[in-house]
Amino acid sequence: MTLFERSEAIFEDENILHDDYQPESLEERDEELEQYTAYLQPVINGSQPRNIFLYGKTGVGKTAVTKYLLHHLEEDAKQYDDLTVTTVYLNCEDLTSSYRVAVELVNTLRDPSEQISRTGYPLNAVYEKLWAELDQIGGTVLIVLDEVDYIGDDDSILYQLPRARSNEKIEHARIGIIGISNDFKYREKLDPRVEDTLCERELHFPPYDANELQNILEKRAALAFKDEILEGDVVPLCAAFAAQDKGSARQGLDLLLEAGDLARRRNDPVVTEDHVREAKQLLEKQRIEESMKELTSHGHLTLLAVVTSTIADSSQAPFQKQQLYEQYHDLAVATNRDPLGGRAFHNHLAELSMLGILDRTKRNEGRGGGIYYEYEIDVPIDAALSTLENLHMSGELDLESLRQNAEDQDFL
DNA sequence: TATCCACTGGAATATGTGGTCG
DNA sequence: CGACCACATATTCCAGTGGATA
Repeated sequence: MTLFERSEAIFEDENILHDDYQPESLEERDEELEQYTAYLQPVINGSQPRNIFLYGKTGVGKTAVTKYLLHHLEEDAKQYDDLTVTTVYLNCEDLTSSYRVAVELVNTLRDPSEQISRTGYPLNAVYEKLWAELDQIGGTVLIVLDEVDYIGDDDSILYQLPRARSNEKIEHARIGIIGISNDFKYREKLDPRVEDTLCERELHFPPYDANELQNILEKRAALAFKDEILEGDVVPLCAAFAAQDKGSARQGLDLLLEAGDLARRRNDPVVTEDHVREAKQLLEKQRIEESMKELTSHGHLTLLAVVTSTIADSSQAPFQKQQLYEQYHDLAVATNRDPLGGRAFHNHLAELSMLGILDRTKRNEGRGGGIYYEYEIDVPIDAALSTLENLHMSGELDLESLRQNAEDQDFL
């Protein structure tokens, strides 16, 4: 019996479809590129850089254009002896406070052997360390804060960084900030003083339309796949899916990659439309499983409460908070956990709804009824169940008989 | 039109964890 | 060790909410 067999060669180089791939040239972003270059011109002239704020939905090229330009900027700066340009890129998606951002900046600038921890220091102590690091680098330092909106209400770092030099915290470095956000409303939430400085220059990235997407995907696909591998409608279909959803190139590329991978696993000689459709479902499922894994154990129990209630009596769905709370309470006791109070439970339900795992409908029954939400599971029960089974609670709870029960009732 | 229900969701406060520093 | 720091999660408290109904 043959265990291993070489699969059909589908990809020329699949890395070209990955998130971190840097293309040689950028498609469909000429205007933005030109404007952006102009904004960065002061850096080459050796004067104080302007702060730049970029906004636009996910996957419209903000990060790609930034990395592309900064790379060139660093290279081109080398021809001038009196100019040193350093760029620092930081994604703030896990950094929910100015403190965290400051710590992370210090750590990216420092040698791996001298990292500092995420808590423990007073805020000012961290800033002091940061100024010291920046001063040591000197020259022009451009700091890219991707997804700045994740920093939240505490924007002191956005206030401190641009002013560090004029406040005489640092002497040798000129700091420029490039903030990237997919939420334009974020700007309005900023402290006015911060808004003034951070948004000195701003650049909007509109979503791609289906044609632009198709062009982008075609360019990449030509490099990533071997010739004659993609059936004619594959790229347009990926482009169409991505365009109707968010106009995100990222999404289209993910789709292409997954479809190709699917064909390879199946040992199919070409990539077809069906692969794309299947890839789309697979990616969506993965997204949801990802977010379910991230939850705390009480989050899982909350989800399980909804699942259990649904299986026990689906004719009752959707459910009201009190009913779910009782179910949750029993599950918590059964697993030797202190059940949370009602308010905290309510928050978990709200979070699950935000993630798209639960569906929430507001109801108002008026006098005698009042205002409340009704919750219903919004992912396949099978998916929820198997994710929960893979988590720590297996063994503590009899999920198997629950699954059996669900099967009997044709839920799966 | 005033009332009333069943929550909702904001805010202040507490608890617990993981850290620094002298 | 004890004082102090940041932060995620919970708890406690409570002022709304808003449409069907008396």
